[in-house]
Amino acid sequence: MGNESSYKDKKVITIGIVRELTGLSERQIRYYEERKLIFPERTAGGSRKYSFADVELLVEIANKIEDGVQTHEIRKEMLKAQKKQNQEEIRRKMIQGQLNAQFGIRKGPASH
Amino acid sequence: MGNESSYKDKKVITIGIVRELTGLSERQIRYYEERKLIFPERTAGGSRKYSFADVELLVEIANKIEDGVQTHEIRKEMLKAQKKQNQEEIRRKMIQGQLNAQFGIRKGPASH
DNA sequence: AAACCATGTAAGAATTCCTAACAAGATTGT
DNA sequence: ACAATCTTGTTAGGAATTCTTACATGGTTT
Repeated sequence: MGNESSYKDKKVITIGIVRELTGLSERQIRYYEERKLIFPERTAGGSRKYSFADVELLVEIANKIEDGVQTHEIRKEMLKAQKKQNQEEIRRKMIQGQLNAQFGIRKGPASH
Repeated sequence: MGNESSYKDKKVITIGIVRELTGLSERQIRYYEERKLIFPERTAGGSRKYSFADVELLVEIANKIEDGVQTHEIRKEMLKAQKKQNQEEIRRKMIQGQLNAQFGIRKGPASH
């Protein structure tokens, strides 16, 4: 539940392909990671792996930087957006909790 | 129209990641290509690039092979399925053509 | 003016990927 | 039964890709 198994978030793209997809240099891509704007996973050997979501985020970052926004600012924006998301998440879960309390605590479909 | 821009079909995954995702050996993955069951793209330097759809197809292929089906047979099945798909495609387009002929040939939304 | 930002570039090592070839057990075809 | 084919592993050597670290530089902030 709440799953999507989506391809979008699976980290499977190496940095060279990301370079092709975004038009950014590998230097830029690694630098944005250094500034904590993006968080690739690693293979056993240490190579970076990105998701399609990462690719899209990188393009957004690059656009902002072109507009003169510093990585520092971009990071603040992202943290703020994240926090808002988390708040919504919490609110939804609390409401769900109330509903469960009112209408039943049964978890499984079977009640022998 | 008819588009999906889907991540699923974009060829962005290198063979090592495909190995991780499928559990197959690189030898197997390349062999199935040799037998014309799968068609990766290539980077400028010659490295293979697969899509998520390819990954899923590889798993299906591997399952059939485990069941004792030969690549030869698998290929025939795939061609047959392909042909059926194409037939459906053609039929749909013919029907669409009839509708257009009956109700109007206008292509663009504007008719000045 | 000093510090910081964003990016390029270079060097050298490690990882990943490539093709080609040989081997071998299992299966298929004659 | 015997030969041919199938599937996979393994090896070898080379090429492509990626890694980190360091230095350089023009632009921007402090």
